[in-house]
Amino acid sequence: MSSINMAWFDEMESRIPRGGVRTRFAPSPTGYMHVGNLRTALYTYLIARKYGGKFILRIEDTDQERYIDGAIDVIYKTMKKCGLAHDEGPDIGGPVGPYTQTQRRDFYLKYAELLIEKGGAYRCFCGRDDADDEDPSDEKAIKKYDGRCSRLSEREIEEKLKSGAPYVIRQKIPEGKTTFSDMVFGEITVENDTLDDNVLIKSDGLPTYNFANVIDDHLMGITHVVRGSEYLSSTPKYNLLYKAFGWDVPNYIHCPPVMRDAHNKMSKRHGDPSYEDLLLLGYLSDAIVNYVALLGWSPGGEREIFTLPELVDVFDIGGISKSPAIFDIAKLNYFNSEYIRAMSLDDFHRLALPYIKSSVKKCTDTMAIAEILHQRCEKLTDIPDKLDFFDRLPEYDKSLYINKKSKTDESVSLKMLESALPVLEDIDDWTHEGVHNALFSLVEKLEVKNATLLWPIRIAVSGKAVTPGGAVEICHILGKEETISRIKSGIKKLNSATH
RNA sequence: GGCGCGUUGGUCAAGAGGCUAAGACACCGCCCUUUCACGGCGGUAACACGGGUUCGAUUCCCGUACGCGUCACCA
Repeated sequence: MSSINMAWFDEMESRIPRGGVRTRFAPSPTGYMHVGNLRTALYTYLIARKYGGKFILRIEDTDQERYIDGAIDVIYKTMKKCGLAHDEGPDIGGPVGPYTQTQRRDFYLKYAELLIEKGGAYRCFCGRDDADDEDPSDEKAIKKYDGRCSRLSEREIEEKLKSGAPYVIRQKIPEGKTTFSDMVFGEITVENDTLDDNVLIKSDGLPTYNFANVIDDHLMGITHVVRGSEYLSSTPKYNLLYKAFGWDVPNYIHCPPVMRDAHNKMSKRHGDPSYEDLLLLGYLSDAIVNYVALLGWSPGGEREIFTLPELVDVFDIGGISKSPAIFDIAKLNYFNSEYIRAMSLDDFHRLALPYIKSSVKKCTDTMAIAEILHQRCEKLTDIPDKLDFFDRLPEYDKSLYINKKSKTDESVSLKMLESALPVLEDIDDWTHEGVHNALFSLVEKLEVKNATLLWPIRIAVSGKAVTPGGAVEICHILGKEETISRIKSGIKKLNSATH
């Protein structure tokens, strides 16, 4: 029975890198990146970089049911776009490959058998879920496996095996209590009798997630296990596994969840945006990463804006919070506008161009448009609506001409437009400066507030109360002909409306 | 139900026995301004509750409440 080939295990062990931090991000290929996942990946990356260690990408694709075509590509693309470059992974290899779980399936059974030898596991021949109470309505039922197969004699096992009875391999939970230490939650102790003899190897010979994880983390030399706090409860079982093998236990860093509201995690099901969705919604990757870093972690000071390298610098495991954080899109908006404003005009122009073009076809000076947009844009997808008046003057109500602060009403506005018309017609040099000078000298001549003249002009040329840029910018971009035509129609509108 | 974890303003959060309990977002007001935005100034708003320990608790301990997680041959 002891057909265990120790040489093979020695070989596996000898591949494990020693000394130095190694972290891993181990997503399942589901086709998109949750915000919570992204944050876990980010923290995992930051810890590796912070301590000059290695950041490893491992694909946990053992669930064939949920396999989605192209999902692995999404992971690569997302990581790359976020700047979370891995040092080892399925695509680039490394010393402890393969890095895809389906390609490691042989390892797990061997280690499970080793564990049986070591007394940390046993074969269980009980059928699948032959629990007494299969009534699901009995919500509070505690169905704990009673561990009867762990008491089988050598001979009984022999016989069952010979008869070809199907079996699973279960973890043998010893008596006593288990204490483990988490870098976020501190020391946690549980009584072992609250732990179940979990299945390690399923009857089909494939490992359960819990087992595969421990084996892989060990064989890959992972020193810091970063994962969601939903694993806190099962960590004692992992610890017992490490102990049964005689392996060093890694450092644990359990992260609280990212919530959509006080009660629910962010989820695709509830329509919450994934990382990809946020991109589509017009958010910048850097802004998303920065914001997400601050959900459940605080650098302690007052600063909030950090680039990725800066995050590496200031990141501190002690700053990770124990309680969940609610994702607040309004705050993301703020980060996004900060990032947009911090960009150079050229960069912004390049980024905004498709959005500008989707709404403005007639004006060609996209740079001038980008310029008025630049400092007042929360997200890229807001752009088309802000610019829709350029191609076509919208229907508008003449009441827009009334503005207290500018001291305008309909009749004042009419006067302003009538005086502006010949001045505008007279401009040969239709540049921003040319329009500006002409209009401001008219202001002086009329002895009115700037706004008294400029408000009605802006309304006439845009038809909107709120526009990016002021009257001068809009007139300039619109061009002479279009500007004059819109002023004329404004005059007409006001004339027909006199009471 | 057992076990585990959590609880500072609407949200993110600092704080770590003695503070007028930071800061940011959002909101409101004022200023600036050619609208909005930006910027500047100011404002509303919080330690879940009850017991201890202590000269003194947001901070330490114990309960209670509420919430979350977990108890799969899913990851």
